[in-house]
Formats: sequence, C-alpha cells, structure tokens
Amino acid sequence: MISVGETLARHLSTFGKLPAKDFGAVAALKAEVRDVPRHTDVLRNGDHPAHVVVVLSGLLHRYTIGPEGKRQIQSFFLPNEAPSLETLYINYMDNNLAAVVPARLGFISHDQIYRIIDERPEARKLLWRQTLVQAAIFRQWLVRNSNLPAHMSLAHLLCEMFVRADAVGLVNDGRCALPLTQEHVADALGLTAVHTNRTLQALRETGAVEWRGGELTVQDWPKLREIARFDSSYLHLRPTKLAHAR
Amino acid sequence: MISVGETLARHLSTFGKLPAKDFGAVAALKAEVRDVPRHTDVLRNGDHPAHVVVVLSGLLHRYTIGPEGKRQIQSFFLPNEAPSLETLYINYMDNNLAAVVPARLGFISHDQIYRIIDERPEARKLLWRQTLVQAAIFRQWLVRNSNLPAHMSLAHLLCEMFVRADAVGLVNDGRCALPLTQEHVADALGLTAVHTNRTLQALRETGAVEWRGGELTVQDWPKLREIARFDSSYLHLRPTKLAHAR
DNA sequence: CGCTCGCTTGATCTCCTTCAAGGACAGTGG
DNA sequence: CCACTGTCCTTGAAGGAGATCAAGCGAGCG
Repeated sequence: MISVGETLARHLSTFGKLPAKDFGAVAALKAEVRDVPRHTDVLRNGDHPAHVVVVLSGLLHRYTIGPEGKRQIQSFFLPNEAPSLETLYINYMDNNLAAVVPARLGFISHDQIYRIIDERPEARKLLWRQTLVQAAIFRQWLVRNSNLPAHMSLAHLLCEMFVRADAVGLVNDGRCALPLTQEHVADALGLTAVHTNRTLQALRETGAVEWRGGELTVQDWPKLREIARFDSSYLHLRPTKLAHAR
Repeated sequence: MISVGETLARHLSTFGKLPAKDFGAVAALKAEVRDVPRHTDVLRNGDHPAHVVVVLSGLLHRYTIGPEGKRQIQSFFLPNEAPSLETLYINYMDNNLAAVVPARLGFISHDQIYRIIDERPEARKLLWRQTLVQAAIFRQWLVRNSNLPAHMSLAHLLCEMFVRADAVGLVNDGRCALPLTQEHVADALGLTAVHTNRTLQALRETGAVEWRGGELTVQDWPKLREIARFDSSYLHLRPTKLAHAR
C-alpha cells in the first residue's frame, strides 16, 4: 500500500528531480484518508482549507457555476495528482472541487507542507513548480476554448488526459480510465452536450480514438495528435514513453 | 524616481502585508532598465530567461500563435505588475511576452530573487501568491471566453483592467490608460475584430463605459459591473477604494 | 418493472464569422 | 504644403458553427 505522502512525492517527481532525502520527507507526511461518493464537493467556493488534497483513486474536477447556472469545468484531476496546492498561499477558494466518480482522497495538513517548504528547498521548488504547471494548463485551456473548433478542442482534451494518465502510469495497452460523462466534457470545452456528442461521433469515425463506457482508447496516437495539433510541452513533464511523440 | 525593486515591492504589497524589512530587501534589488518599442517581443516561446520582468511603464501582453496563425492573448500587464515570475521555477517559456506600446521595463536577475526566496519567507509567500493569482486570472479568462456572450465578455475584460489599474493607482477621475487596439481585445476574447467593434458600439450606447483613443472611462461602474456580472474576488487584492463595489 | 441517467438524433434558430470595402487619422517624404 | 501610405476603426451582406428545443432509446438499478 502506497502512502499519501509517497503518492505526493511521486507526483512531484514527475516535474523534476526530488533528492532522496526530500522524497523521504514528503513520503513521511501524515495524512488522513477519506472516501467520497461521486458528485460530492470536496472544497467549496469561499472555503479556507487547512489541508492539501491528494487524489488516490477516482477522478476530481474543479468548476464554477456561472450567473445563469451554467457550469464551467476548469480542470480534471487524475489519481496521484494534487488539485489544491494553491490553497497554501491563497486566502480562499474561488471555485469548487468535486468528485466525478467515487474517489479516495488523502488530506495533508498545510502545517506539515509549510515545514517542508521551509526546510527543503528542492521539495519547495517542485511544489511551486506544480502550481505553475497548473497555471500553464489553464492557459492552454483558455487557448483551446477560445480558438479551436469543436473537433480540435475535443481531440485536444483527450490528448491531454491521455498524456497525463500516461505520466502517472495509468495507461496500459493504449487505454486508460476516463470516467467522465459527455456533459462533463461539454462543460469543460464550453460546448453543449448535444454538440459534444455529435463531435465525438465524428471523431470516432476518424478511427483515431475511442471513448466509451468511461474508458479511453487511443487507436492512432499520431493521427489524434494531428487532429488536435497537440503539443504536450505545456505540461512540463519529464520525459516518458510518449515523450518521443511530443 | 521609484526604483525597480521598490516597484516590485509595492506590487507584492497589493497581495498581502510585506514586513518593512522584507520590503526594504526587495526594494534594494539591483535591476537593469530598458526601453522597448511597441510590438517588441520581450520573451519568446522556448526562452530560458534568467531575469524577472517588472513593467515600469507602458503595457505588455502574453500571447501564443496558433497553428493557423491565429493569435490568442492570454494576459495583459499594467505598469507595476510582474509578468514573468513563473520563469523562476519553470524550465522555459511556452508563450511570448511583448510590448503593446512603447514600454520601460526593469529586469531583476533570478539569482537575486532566489536569495530573497531563501532568506525571507514573507516575501517568498507573496511572490508565490502572485503566481497563484495569475493562475486565478487565467481561470477567470477561461470561464469568460468559454461561456459568456460577446457583450458580457467585453464588459468583463474592461472591468478587470479597470480594477487592476485602480489597484496600482492608475485610475484618476474614473479614467485610466488602456492603449489597446480593438484587435488586441478581440484576440484576448477569442472574437473577431469586426464583432468586437460592433459589440463595443453597443456597450457604448449603454452609457456605462467609454473606451476610445487608448483611454478607458467608466461612466457608470455599477451598470458596467452588472452587465459583466463582474466579481473581483478572483483578483485576490487587498481592499481598495473600489472594494466596497465588489 | 418502472425510473433515472446518460447517450443519441432531428429540426430550427442565432450569434458570430467571413469577406469586402470605405473612412478617419497620423506619420512620412517629396 | 500636399500626396502617399499604413494603421485602426467602421459598416454591410452573406454564410456557418454551434445553440436550442424536443423527443426517443438503452442500460443499470432500486
């Protein structure tokens, strides 16, 4: 059984080299583990969290509800990722964090992280970097939703989730779990569920990718990348098996 | 004459309390000052900058060029702001930073900032927070460009720039400089210049705001806020004169 | 067995894009 | 001093990507 701290340490290691001593220090952090049912808000708009969340299993998303009740999803979070590091230094949540499917979460107190930050410059650097990579992803989502036509947007999102899943070792045989509904994807891309559905069907017909029943299968990665014009460099990951295909 | 370091220290102070000693340390940082003509790239995609930029005068923007040559603007930066703090801990630029109009810039070496970060936890916290607020702004731009109809988007952008200008003391008598072209705004909102123009005309007719000749005049702030459904809390600013009108 | 949730399909509508051109203004050079 | 040129703003007409409205379908589940 991998501990919460070790999960976080591994995640940080995807962004840069974490010296063994620092890895150990992060891995040794004490955490509370909690299971949450799907559709549960883990953090809410206005909250002042005192803990950092680590996803152990399941899938989370960050969202806001607009004036007319429209949901905009701003991020998805796979297992091993840490969705709320920004709460360390920002006063309050200006969005919500919720479980897409039943999830197991680790909670590490801010106090413990602050100690790591004070005492371990290398770990601090990677924690900080993680928040900066988050920002880079937000920028990419901004570009995607502002510019690209629906079929490129959709392909781009699938590319991103696939690469991120691969980075944490969740891809097997060209497949990974992606238990979203089409409505989730629609709300992420700023499209309607109807149009997302039609776009998805068109994408299926290209033979590049299949996504059905919560499982994503990439049948033709070069083709999918081409459709989306996907360039993973904004994820700032260390090289992995897919790296050659960037 | 206010130094580059002091400008940065003041900017950081808008996000939280910077103790006098830390303020002094930041203010004492050595910097190079350079004037750049308009349309000049200050940092380019792929660069590994060794300096942090501080805007002393003028206006900068961060942008990428899409596959079909389409420009997407991701941020604007007013005087006193620090556009590139993220380069401290991220390997390379995945976008460009350029001058919208002739600008005077300060450059502070990363090495000096690293010392501040190592030695002054309070300054470090505000530097980090600044990068997190940037991320919060990216999220808001994502929401805006994904969801909102053109007139709300435009009003929202004008609200944001006005509040940010106010935060750094650049608003006088309901006016501030905003020397953008309509094409800049279009590329920020993900609209065409033509439609931006028409939308702007409609917005003028509401009597809430005027923006012409590079100057923004807010004639009816409550009305403008209402049109945009603007809530400035995502900017995470300390209270200012406009704060009551959040 | 009925019910809900998620997926799918069809028809119509609209906001925004695209294409095209004209006009105001400032800077530049003869 | 005036033509010339480029930049930015403005206007018109037509076309399209995606939204909206409405309904049916299949599967899991209490």
